Amino acid sequence: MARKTGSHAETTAPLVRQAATRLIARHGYAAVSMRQIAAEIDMRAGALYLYTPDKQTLLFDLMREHMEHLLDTWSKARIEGSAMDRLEHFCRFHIRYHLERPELVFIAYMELRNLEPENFEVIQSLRRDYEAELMAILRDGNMAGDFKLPDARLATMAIIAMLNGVNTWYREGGRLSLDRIEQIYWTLVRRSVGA
Amino acid sequence: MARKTGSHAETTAPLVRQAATRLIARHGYAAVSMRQIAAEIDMRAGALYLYTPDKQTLLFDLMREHMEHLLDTWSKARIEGSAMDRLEHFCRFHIRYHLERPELVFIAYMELRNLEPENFEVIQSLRRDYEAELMAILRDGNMAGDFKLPDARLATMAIIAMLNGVNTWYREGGRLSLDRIEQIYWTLVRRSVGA
DNA sequence: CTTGGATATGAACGGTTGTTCAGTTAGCGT
DNA sequence: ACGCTAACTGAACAACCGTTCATATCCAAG
Repeated sequence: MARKTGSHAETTAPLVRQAATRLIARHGYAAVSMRQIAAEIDMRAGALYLYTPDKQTLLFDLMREHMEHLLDTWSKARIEGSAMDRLEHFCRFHIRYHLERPELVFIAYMELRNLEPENFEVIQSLRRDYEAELMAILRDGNMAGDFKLPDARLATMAIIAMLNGVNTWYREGGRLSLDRIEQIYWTLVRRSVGA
Repeated sequence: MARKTGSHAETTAPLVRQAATRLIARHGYAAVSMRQIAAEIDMRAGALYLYTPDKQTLLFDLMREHMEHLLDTWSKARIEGSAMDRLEHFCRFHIRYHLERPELVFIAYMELRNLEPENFEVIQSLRRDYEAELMAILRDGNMAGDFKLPDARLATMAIIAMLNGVNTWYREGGRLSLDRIEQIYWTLVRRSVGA
């Protein structure tokens, strides 16, 4: 009786995680059943409850772990230097990181409304933490006179939205290399901050 | 027997449309049942089938009419002039139009994956028509030397994504007026095209 | 006053949902 | 060889799903 003795792993078993990620990204949380997720890894629905207490928690864990990993990775990747250098570094990091895991990125902002209020707040808070990283760079640049932004908060939202947009059109093996895409978007961002 | 004689209205009855729009925007197409939509306007589920042949068509009609109305409105609002003027006009139009109907906008790009392939293609095609309007402006501006864009296609996607982003944070009665928001975003866009 | 079509109901259809749980299987430590 | 336990199944549960249809009501035209 795994359910009684071992309780659930803090992190859902990788196979379940992957199957859920793939299916939810493709069809949406509400449209995917526990039976479908189980079938994806040759199991029956009941077995999933050895790994997650319920469907909602399965979604929430996917999103929370994604956001935490994003913040973690960024905190290790961030650099010191001028606001301009830090902004370029952020833009390139953001594009690369998001293009490497399109399914989780998709889920993390498409399935927000399927989170129960309490879970929603947690994810929103993590998202705000990440946005705060960019906003700090923009404010520093504004104060140093490198940037000429009328509103750092709006510029943060605008830049994030623009960078996130890459995921909507990018397909592997397309006409542009990742480096080239980073470069083009960085050009647009650099100009927009008024540098 | 309305079903036999009158067939369905080309445009779903306004009340049904509104209820469906509100609920689908809030909870998602897959998460909303026909009974819930009916209850929203004090009806029973069966009555909805006097107005739509099925749930999928209800969603599709919402999205199609939204996109067609967007294209219609733009085709009447567009102006002649320099690429710069036309770009500013497009940006302000886009922000205003999208902020005025957040629910339909939300649905039109969150529920794409819930469309059957045939319906999906129709909506995608309308979306491309709209994007082509912006792309034409950018290409004209590039050729006239007003803009200095490395890639008009990417710039189109980037600018659209940035403008769409307004809908994710804007709340009525917020700290910024619509005019001010238009102005700030226009500043960002104007700079990003290298003008 | 009758009639006919538009509008809506309520019950029913087969199927699917998330979740539980008693019972089976497989593999490892002793 | 034995027993323990983690892993999994298959059946069952009540609830809900989209959709159909015979039936009822209402109102305007003849």
